[in-house]
Amino acid sequence: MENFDSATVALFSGMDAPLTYKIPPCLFGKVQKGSMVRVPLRNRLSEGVVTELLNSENAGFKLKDIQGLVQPQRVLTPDLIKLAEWMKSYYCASMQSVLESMIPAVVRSGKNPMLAKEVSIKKILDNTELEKLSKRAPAQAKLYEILLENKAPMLRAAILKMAHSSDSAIQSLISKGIFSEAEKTMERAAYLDDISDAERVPSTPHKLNEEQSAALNDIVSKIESKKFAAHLLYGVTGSGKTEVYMQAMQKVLEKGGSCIFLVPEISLTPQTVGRLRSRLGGLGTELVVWHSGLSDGQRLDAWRALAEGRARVVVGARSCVFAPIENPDLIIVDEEHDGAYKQDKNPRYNGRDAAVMRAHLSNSVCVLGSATPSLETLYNVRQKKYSQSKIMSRIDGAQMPKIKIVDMKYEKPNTLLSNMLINKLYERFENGEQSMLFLNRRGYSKVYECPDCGHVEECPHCSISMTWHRSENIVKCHMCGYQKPAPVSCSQCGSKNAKWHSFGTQKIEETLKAIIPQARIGRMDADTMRKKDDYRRVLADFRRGNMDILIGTQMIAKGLDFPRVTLVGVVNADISLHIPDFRASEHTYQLIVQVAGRAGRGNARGEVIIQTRTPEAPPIQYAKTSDMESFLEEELSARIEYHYPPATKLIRHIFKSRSLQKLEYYTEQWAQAAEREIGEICQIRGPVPAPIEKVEDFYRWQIWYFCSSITAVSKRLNALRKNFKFDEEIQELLDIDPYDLS
DNA sequence: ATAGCTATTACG
DNA sequence: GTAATAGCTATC
Repeated sequence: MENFDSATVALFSGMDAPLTYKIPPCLFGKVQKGSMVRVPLRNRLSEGVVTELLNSENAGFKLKDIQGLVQPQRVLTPDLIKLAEWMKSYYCASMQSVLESMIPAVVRSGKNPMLAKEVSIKKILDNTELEKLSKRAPAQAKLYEILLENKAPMLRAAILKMAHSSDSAIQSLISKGIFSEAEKTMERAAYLDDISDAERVPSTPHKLNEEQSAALNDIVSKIESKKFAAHLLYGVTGSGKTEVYMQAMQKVLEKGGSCIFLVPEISLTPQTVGRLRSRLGGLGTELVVWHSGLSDGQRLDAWRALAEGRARVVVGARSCVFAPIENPDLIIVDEEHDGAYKQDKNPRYNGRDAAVMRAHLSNSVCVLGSATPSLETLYNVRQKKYSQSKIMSRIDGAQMPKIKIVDMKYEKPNTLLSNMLINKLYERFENGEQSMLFLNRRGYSKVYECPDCGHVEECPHCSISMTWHRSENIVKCHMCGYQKPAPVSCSQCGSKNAKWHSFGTQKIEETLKAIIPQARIGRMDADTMRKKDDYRRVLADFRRGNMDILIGTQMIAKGLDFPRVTLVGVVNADISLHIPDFRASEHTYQLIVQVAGRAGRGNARGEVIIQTRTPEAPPIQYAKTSDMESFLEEELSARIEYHYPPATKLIRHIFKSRSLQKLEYYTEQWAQAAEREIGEICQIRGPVPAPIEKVEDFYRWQIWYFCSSITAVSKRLNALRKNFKFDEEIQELLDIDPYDLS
């Protein structure tokens, strides 16, 4: 191997261009591509990542020396360095923000694994020596006896606590040569945490059915060809996609390879982890769990386990695409359609797309799995960029649930639960079967609407309606968290006729309790789920059958497996249908299919009741006949016709300011400049106020760029952005492939 | 002429 | 990102 004497370093200091440093002789061979180093910058020190090694004879000026390594092992693998560069340019993000999201803060801080002092007996004392010691230093004698009795080395802190003695007593025992002391690294990794029985899904390899084996073969042959492939695993709910993932991973791990398994949310992890853990045992690797709930220590240990190759599988949320795995053979993105993969702060990357790109950069295979694939992914399949396997039948021949639509226009005004839904719920309760009710709205009621003047209570800081939380009798803004006591009358006209217009999970719970008082009802939404383990507890309870009916928001619609549920109700399908978002139909279809997928996973055929006031809407009509592929075809054609993603790419430019006048003026100025400069290569729409115009006292306006290629437009946009002088009270940011349009 | 300010540039 | 500095205005 050639000896390089200098390195290109991407700095953590907001600079977009990397700088070159000399490698001092003492660091020869230790500094590699991907190492994190400390370097002098002006008169300060800064951190950075080595992106290139080179020889400096052609530098032309004197280089400064790298001062040292932050971590002994490298922090980014070669494919991650390339991925960082792609993210920076594709998402118009600073290198700093990209590196910060790729490398965990504990790793950057240069902390070592937790070390604890451990003492053991070095010299055995005979009786006379011990007697002498207990006379002259009774505290020391006591320590000696405790450690002798323990028969094993003890942590310094532990023995001190037991003996209630001072640290100096130990110190003198060490200096007398009676005790010896060693440093021991502590294990804190999350893979050691225990998971409750209800979540440990018994899991032995199943025999695959024909469709599953075909899918597995497709995937395995792609992996064996050692070339990049992106593959959609399109399997209806209950089709056993997880089994296919697990067997594919097993194959990879048996051959010494490594896998990344992405899931959209933590709440999903325990079940998946339990299943994976019981299946991947004996393959000579640890399973690392990676999510935002890890403590610093756990995160560092998990990271090291991956970086050192002790662990070759990682399961986790979005950011585990950046797992420091040498050569990932397989990257799985479960529920690829899920919006949780999009990060809503800089860098605004989509974990799914980053996964595909990482697979591309490392010549490996990325499998995207879903029962409700996104139109982006389906379009890529149609364009032959991605390949596809389909599983259209449920495992064990279970039938797809029957879907019934209830037109709420024909129910009494303000009815929450239709007669049909109530009857079905009662029927299930009497038969000892479980039901789930789904509503994607939290709180008791949504808006306080006055029938006399039409006024709706809004947040003074954000232009969205306030939500009433009945238990505390407050109204709360779900954008910024502002809250105040609930009003007693309309704040506009003083009318006392104002009514809580819509409703939430809490109100359904009350209504149900009045109708079926004997039923055991559970509620799961963002309000009741305060602590980290609340999800696990409620879901485990429900799975054990300690509950008859579970009411919840989106989070109960996600990939969870409850065999005893035979009825699912969608209380108000219109909510997702009527938000101002070009994906509203797609979201509604995903919602219905995912929710319906919870029904009838056991032997009995499931039933789904969808309540709506617009039964003619396409996602609902197609849901009725379970003909989702036709829905997707129609929706894709419509998107193409109206020039919306996926065929057309979308960039959202958000402008924020406390001053509405400045905002209107500068966004208009910008729009004119943009029209002149890049009007040829994209269609510019706006400026318009964002759907939620004010958040935390900042007004927000936006401009849309519709284009055929992100890279061409974003490059020009960024150049223009650098030269354009905004008022200092204006903040602006680009969101590439935006998902949340509020 | 020059202190004090802001905008610009460079950081290896 | 921040520190040095080039450029500029107000002031003696």
